[in-house]
Amino acid sequence: MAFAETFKALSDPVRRKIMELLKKETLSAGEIGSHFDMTGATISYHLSILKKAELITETRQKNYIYYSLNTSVVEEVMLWLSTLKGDN
Amino acid sequence: MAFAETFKALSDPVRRKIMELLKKETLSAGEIGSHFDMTGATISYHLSILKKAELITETRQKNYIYYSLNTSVVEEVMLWLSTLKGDN
DNA sequence: CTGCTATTTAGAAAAATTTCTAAATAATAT
DNA sequence: ATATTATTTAGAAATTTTTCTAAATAGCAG
Repeated sequence: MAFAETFKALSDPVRRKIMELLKKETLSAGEIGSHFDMTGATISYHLSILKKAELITETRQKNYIYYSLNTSVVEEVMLWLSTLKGDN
Repeated sequence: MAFAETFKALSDPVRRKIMELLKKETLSAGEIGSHFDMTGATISYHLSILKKAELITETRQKNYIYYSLNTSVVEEVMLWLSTLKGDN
């Protein structure tokens, strides 16, 4: 995991909101997009960044692409943060 | 605390390295700068962003300004991350 | 007060990010 | 095979971020 990518990915409010949506349930790209006032192309761009950071994973079904959280990377970020606090 | 500012602050590698330096000890702006190949003005810019995000605090002594970590904001970030994982 | 050191602020250039439109893929359905 | 729907890719414009140089501020020290 590359912290650079992970933190950059989480630094954008749209992407954090996507993470929160996916916390509740797996969603298709289109369903995610319906929560924002942006084109599908822009949502696709944000999804690609979360994917590169391995914060989400995708699975294809019919002609939909479903996205879900990958909590293990979230955990690694938390570990880095916890070392800042001195608990290690 | 504003997550936007906090995550943005942590999204830059220079600023994360500053956080790691300050994890060990309080340092002056100049001492922090000596770890990077950048002008003091640039370091000052990065410090200002960490300060706005309340990730660090400053105290003045003589004509030095010393910086230290503020771990309570680090903890709030960890809390947000933990809700993603579903532990709450 | 004058000079010296530490740091910040201002303004501009360079680089990276975000967003859009238009076109391309991919998969399904008729 | 053609049409339709879902999504991504490419390229460009707009915005934001990072960095620098030069100038300003702040606090000693002599």
